[in-house]
Amino acid sequence: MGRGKIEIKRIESTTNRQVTFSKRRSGLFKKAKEISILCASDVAVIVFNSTGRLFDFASSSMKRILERYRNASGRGVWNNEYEQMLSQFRNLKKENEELQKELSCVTGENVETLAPKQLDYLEENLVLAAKKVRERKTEVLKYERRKTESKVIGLQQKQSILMELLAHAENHEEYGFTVSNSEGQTTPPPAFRVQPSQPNLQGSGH
Amino acid sequence: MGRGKIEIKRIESTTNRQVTFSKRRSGLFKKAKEISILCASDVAVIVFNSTGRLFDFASSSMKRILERYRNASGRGVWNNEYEQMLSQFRNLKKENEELQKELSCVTGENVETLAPKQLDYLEENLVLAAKKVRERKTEVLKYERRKTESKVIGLQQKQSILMELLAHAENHEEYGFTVSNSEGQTTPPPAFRVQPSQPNLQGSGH
DNA sequence: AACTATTTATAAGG
DNA sequence: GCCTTATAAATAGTT
Repeated sequence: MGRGKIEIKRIESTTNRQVTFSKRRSGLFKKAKEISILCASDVAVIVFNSTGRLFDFASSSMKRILERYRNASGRGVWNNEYEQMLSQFRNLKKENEELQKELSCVTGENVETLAPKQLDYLEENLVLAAKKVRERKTEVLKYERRKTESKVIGLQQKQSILMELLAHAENHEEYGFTVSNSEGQTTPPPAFRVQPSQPNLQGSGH
Repeated sequence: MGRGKIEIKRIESTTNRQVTFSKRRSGLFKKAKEISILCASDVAVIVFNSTGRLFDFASSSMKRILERYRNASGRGVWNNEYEQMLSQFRNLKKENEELQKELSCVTGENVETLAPKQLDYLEENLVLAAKKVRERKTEVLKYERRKTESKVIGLQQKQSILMELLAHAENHEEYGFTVSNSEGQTTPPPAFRVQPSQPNLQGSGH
């Protein structure tokens, strides 16, 4: 329909293609609207032009039409995303409920629903778990102790180095005063006294 | 376009409407196909007639076009079902992972990741739970015992009734034989002997 | 974007 | 549904 007949095949001229697209798109949407009114039907048209731009027409709500389509088309179209996720969703939900139940049993909350054998099994597991936790606690304590010990050793080393330095300094009499402790050793003045920086480390090591 | 001009409004005659629907539907699909070829575009048309029957056309895969539509249309159309479910899905997954972690801690599996205070707390809970389970076990045992006892009582009652009946029958000499037990009581013939139907109940009650 | 010659779609009827 | 045909509508090429 036009000045000349055209073959139905891709229009190579970009401008020509765009012009034809515009004309025919409005024609298509007009026809869609007409059939929806004349025949009391629900119509949706979705078009992507060659540059990927979207154009659409819907005689009512596009959302409703597409949902209706989903229901009517045997769902095959949706398997990839929607349906698959739906089933995964259901599985997760089930799994979740079971986990919560299990957890509540383990906490001793939901214990009324268990059979005698399950109770035996559960008690055994709880005792075992408590044992494991106790072992872990011991391990942690040991580790902490080792850490503290090495700290103490480090501090002691620092202290002796400092004292040596101080003794050296005294020999050169660069300081005007010294303090002798009960063991006859010299110690630096109070401002330099080496002492544990963390009060809670005192008394450790036994 | 036809023998006469028609107004674009709902066609009241059912048959006429159906005929027009058929003609215009094929026209619409033809136009859709033409624009898709001429203009190298992707087109989908979805139509529901007035009785709810679905007709559709897609220049390529309907599935692909609708997914493309979902991406291009700003997702607003999908919020109601798809997007909402997606976020719920993510939440569930997170929740699930946390539950599993929690559960593995409680089983004493994942105990290495816990801080000393958490270990204390966990041990306390485990011991408490074990106690609860033990209490429940006692409860169950008591209940089972009561059940067994009442069964025994019931059986004893039945037995005494049967024996009474038998004694009565003997007095009227309707049976040709009786058996005396060591306590001098009469008992029915073997076929009528009352005995527990469940072997595992024997010896219970202590 | 408007024009218009021509093709195409289709309303009415068989 | 399919065919025919008169006519309305769409649109290709042009300006």
